[in-house]
Amino acid sequence: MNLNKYNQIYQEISSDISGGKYKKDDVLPSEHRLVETFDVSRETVRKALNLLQENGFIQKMKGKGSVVIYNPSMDFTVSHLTSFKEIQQLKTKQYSTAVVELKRYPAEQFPKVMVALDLAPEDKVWQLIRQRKYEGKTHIVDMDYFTVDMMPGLSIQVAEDSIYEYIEKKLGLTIAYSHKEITFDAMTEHEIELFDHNDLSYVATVRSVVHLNDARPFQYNISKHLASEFKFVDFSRRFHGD
Amino acid sequence: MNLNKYNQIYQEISSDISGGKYKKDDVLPSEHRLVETFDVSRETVRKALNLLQENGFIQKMKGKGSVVIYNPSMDFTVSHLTSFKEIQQLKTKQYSTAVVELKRYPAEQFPKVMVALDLAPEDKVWQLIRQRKYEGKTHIVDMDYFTVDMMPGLSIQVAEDSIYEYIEKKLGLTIAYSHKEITFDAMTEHEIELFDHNDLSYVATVRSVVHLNDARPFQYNISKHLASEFKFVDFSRRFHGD
DNA sequence: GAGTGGTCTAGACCACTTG
DNA sequence: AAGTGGTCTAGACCACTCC
Repeated sequence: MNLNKYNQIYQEISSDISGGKYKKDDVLPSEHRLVETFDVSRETVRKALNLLQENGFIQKMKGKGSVVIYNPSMDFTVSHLTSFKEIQQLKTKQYSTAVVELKRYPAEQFPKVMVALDLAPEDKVWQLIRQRKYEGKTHIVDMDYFTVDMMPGLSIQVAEDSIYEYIEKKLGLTIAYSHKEITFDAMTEHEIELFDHNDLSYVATVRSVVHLNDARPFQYNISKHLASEFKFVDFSRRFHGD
Repeated sequence: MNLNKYNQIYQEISSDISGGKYKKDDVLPSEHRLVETFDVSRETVRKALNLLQENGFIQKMKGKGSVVIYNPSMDFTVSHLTSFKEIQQLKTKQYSTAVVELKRYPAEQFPKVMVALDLAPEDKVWQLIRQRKYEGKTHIVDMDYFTVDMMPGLSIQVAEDSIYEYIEKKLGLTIAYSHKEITFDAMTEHEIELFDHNDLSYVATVRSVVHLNDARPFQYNISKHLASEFKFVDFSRRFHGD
């Protein structure tokens, strides 16, 4: 898809790192070298390297070079989806999805959703409830809200497959960013039912509002994870700006 | 500190947004305009705008402009520290810090720490345990491990003030990035003591390994938060790279 | 001093949005 | 057609590291 040069360079180097061609603590070829091998300008190489740095593959050091900090084995420590990266990987895991409910409601029914999705009281929203099961046991219960006007064709079919593929491939919309919040809560009665088991009645709650690349709020998601099975992993860089 | 141009522009615009000069859904002046007002080249303006976008202040739209997506009121939804941003803000909150323990151990005593900090079995590490109290109640228990060689002068004094200031101002080291992992766990006996109360015996555990800008691992931190008081907030962008 | 990454410039061409 | 952001270039000067 992405035909620009710095992205191609990013792809090539990041898969070289994931694939083991460059290992942790290796130093990448210098920017000057990369300019030669890829036959592009230096700023283009630098865009690719900055992407690699932001995404936790390398650390650039003035006067030294770009050192690989990524260890492929870290990939497998992630057990459940909470980030976009993991959402994309959902299909590769053995979760089965069961749709519990898919209904239209007036937005005023859910005040928080109404505010988050920037809707009028009489606007219609989809409420979608799904169980994510692993080896027959429900690990995650997802509660989603979408603006009906933006997703006229939502169906149980689609909800059982990938909603994100439907959004991006069929509707031609582009997901851009999200705000997320994680808390720890006791299960409600309804949740105890949905998790159909009762040895531990606590959940990790991930609430998020997902926006498109035109900044429209698109999805309000409440994802309840069995607390004992939940793990959130994150890579972050410190911002030095003063 | 940071004397480069794009950072100054970033600072100016981000504080204009935080301060309410630009409100949510406002459109920033075009890149062309900003080039004129700041008297810099376009790529420099673009670096500042890209920073604003990465940090959740604006969304850039081809053909339209840069729209403000940041709402200052979101700032106050954060209740506890989990990110670098919040660590920097710790001093502005009314936590008091009590040092429970500060001792040297051979690294082999803590195998996970030894691996994470890349140490030999006989290398020495500091173990530091601190309670963070709010209105007399312990909300957070921090367990930290540092390489003694890198922090020869660590003391209870320093541990009660800001360790990060000591690291960056006194030792001249620069924090660059960290890997973080959040889980929810039942309290251990020791933790029940340290939290000196027992209405809810669950904690949110944030484990992180912090690295310097030369990629050396520096700190292994286990931060236990009273589960009922814990909230982690996050802004993230989806990467579109294929 | 040679090599590395960090910042900045002036200009070009393109794709998208809006009238 | 005019205005917007996205990509890319060729070159410059600087700060840092290592020998």
